[in-house]
Amino acid sequence: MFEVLLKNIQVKVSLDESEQELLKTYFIPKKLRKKQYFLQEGETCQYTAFVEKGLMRSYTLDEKGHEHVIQFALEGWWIADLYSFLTGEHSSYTIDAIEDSELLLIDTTSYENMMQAIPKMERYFRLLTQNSLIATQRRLSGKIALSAEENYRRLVAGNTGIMQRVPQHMIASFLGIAPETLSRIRKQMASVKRS
Amino acid sequence: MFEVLLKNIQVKVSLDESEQELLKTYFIPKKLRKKQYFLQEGETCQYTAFVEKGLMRSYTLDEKGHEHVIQFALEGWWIADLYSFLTGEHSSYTIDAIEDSELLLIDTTSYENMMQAIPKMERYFRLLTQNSLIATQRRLSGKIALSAEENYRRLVAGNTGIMQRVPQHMIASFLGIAPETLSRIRKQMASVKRS
DNA sequence: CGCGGGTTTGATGATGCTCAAGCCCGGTGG
DNA sequence: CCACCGGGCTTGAGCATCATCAAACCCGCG
Repeated sequence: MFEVLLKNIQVKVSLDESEQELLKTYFIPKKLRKKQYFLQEGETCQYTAFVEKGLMRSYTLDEKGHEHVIQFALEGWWIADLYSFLTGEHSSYTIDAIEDSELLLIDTTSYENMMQAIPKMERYFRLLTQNSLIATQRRLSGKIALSAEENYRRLVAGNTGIMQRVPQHMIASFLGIAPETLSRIRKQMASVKRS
Repeated sequence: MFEVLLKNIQVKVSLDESEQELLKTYFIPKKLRKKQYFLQEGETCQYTAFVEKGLMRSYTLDEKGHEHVIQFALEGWWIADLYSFLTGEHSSYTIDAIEDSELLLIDTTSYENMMQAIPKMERYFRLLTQNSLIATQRRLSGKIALSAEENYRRLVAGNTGIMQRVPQHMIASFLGIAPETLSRIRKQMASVKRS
């Protein structure tokens, strides 16, 4: 159950046997079936989730009821509404499972206690958050400076795992474009490649 | 010289007198005149900068030579190309001063040494990066889900400091819209308010 | 006083959205 | 086993938003 998490942590900091055992005590395992909610808009995000297996997503709903995917998380990724998790405010995001998934949950107090007990985890989360920030900034700058097609190319180039497992309309939503537009971009790219 | 930095740190973690003194030794003070570069595209980002005074920005140039502002940083904010700073790769961002500014610089090795010597700083940077991530995600989801006008309203509501001190075309660039578009949005908003 | 950067205004065009219909395919029930 | 249903992808036509280009304007500063 903890293999992926422990391996993921070892890449950034090294925990000894006893620290690993201690670490496990802070988490609650949880399984979700495809389409099940992990967090619904308006609730408070009580847990941060590590994905041991499966595929999750977070998204917002706009006033027209359209979904806008903020993040995908497959094995080895964390997912939560950080803002709601840290402040206790209501969340404006929804998180659900795209595939049957196995999660490891940690709540706010366990989160803090864990840092206290295993200071190396402070470092782990700093590095993790740093990487997340870099990726998010890159995505933002792409969204600001590049065309829909270029953003799609960038996504294909970098995230083959997600591309294979996520339905196309969610990819479109993630890119911030209409599903029809993505369909046309793909058609266009295929015809260019052929010639 | 260190007042703003120390105060900023105290909000998140508390350092005693000796830690504060030690902390100062890792930084290099630097003054920049308006329009001076801190980092140019293609260089490696050797330092992360804390803004003690003044106003900085980072931006990318697209193939047409248009600037796209990624971030503003006024007193109490950090600025750098994190990716380049951490990996040593060439930067694709440019950073310069919008106003005369006073910075505190720290390089990669000092950064690591500082964490080693003052573990609380690990926590400080984790919290800092977390907040940055939350803000960036919010901006991204706005850019994906909202109209240009709504994004502008959100910016006005949240960042009065920046609005006062940054020329309008840079605000437009930050929002990812053309300066003409922002001008029209403002005109439109003003006329609605009046009626 | 005139120059120049920044902002505004107008006309035009591109990119991507919306709405509507058709298609493809996998799953389900008769 | 097949027919039907439904979701997701595609295609088309018209439209909205925002970008581009060009010109005028405004105002602070040398």
